[in-house]
Amino acid sequence: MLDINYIRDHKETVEQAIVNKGEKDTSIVEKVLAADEKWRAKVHEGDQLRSESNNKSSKIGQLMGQGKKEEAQAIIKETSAMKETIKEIDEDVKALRKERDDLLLRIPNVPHPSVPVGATEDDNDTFKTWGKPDERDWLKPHWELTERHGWVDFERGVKVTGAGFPFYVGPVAQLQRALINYFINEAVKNGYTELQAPYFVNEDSARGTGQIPDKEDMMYVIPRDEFFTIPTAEVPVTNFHRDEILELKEVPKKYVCHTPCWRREAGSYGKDVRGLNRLHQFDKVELVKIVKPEDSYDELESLRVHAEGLLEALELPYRTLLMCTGDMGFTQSKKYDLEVWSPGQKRWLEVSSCSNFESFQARRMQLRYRKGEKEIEIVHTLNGSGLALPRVVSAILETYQEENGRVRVPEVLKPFFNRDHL
RNA sequence: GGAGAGAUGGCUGAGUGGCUGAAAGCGCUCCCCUGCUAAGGGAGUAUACCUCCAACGAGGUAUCGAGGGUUCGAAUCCCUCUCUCUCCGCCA
Repeated sequence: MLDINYIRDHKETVEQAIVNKGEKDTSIVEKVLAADEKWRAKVHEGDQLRSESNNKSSKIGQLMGQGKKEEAQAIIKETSAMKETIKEIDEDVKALRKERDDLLLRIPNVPHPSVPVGATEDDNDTFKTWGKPDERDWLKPHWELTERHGWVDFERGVKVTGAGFPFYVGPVAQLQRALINYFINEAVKNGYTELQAPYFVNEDSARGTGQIPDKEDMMYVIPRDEFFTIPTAEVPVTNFHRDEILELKEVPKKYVCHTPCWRREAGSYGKDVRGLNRLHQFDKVELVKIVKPEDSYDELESLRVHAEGLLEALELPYRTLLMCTGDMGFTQSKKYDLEVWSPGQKRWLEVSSCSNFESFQARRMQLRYRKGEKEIEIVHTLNGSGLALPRVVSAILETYQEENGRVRVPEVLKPFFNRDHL
């Protein structure tokens, strides 16, 4: 969420941000400011009354100590009368606070000035392309290869769980494991701390990173125990430091974490979900950074470069998109998507998304750092995939296939295989 | 799952109704002293919100696991919940 004081001082900026992110109605800004005004007035009223009451109560204590019972009784009468009013005001304060916060949570993050203004994916900037898309026309899509070799078992996945929950078999299971290892090793080399995280989170965590209230339909829910299955490691890892004040020397924090990710993906169909393109469960290696505000845009660039480096090491052509305001989501200030070329499908597949949330997530989860002796400041948070597994597997299978149907092992993964072909 | 104990500031740990936002110790910061080291002396050291102020700052309110209750007044009494620890059971 945004800082209410920021909204007060930058009303037009926030309204413009709402429009740029694709919402027509900006009246929520007026509403939240009005609600805040009402809440503050009520808080003040309550504080003043309580102050008066506290003074009187301590006087009662003194008088009792001196044995002046009658005088004390007189004041008790006064404070008794105040009790009811204070209670009513407290209830009003609570209601007004909730009203304000509910509105506040529905205001999206403000895009960074460098972000192109636009409505749809057509307005994204192609920030960078690397390598040449492989146009050999005999290249098969990955699902033909996996079917021929029995490397991914979709049917048994359906039997055991349902659509979108495949089994990976033999060499492709090994390939995936090798990639996970490789990605984590590279991140650790780059100064990230390896983390293994819970796969379920509670409601506070889901709110902390912004899945609630904006995207709760993407998550699977375990109602009996009030858990959500994680849609990405971003959720547990960013919440790792929720409600903490980090020391200056502890910042930046950089974490790498591999987890399965579960997404309901309601409404997907057709070629989007063919093969490994879109699944309900997939593995991902996630990178999370907690940084000082003044460093967050440099950190975003280094995050992007790191993720791009993984694709380059695998020699997979890709492009990097700078997402426009309308295509980047509620919580981000700036976001890059990395798309790998799928030569068997002749299309780009998103394998990473690197975002700066500025203080939007950190404020929700009260994640701060001690800037100076007295000064405490909200941190900025970032995350990026490094990388999402199934689509990288697809791209590797398709890119490294030979005419006889065999698939070569990428050079950087050879240490994990001790052989040339899957 | 059964039985018991507990939850207080960065940490340890006092505190059973008013003068306790909280003793004491440790840690940390600044200052003083000592030729160095060791030791010693003094001051400071939670967070959120509100009001006033151009600002420095001043004042107020809340917070002793969470929520509710009793009371003029709650860290302290009562209720509910959560979590932690110990023992037993079960278990990769």
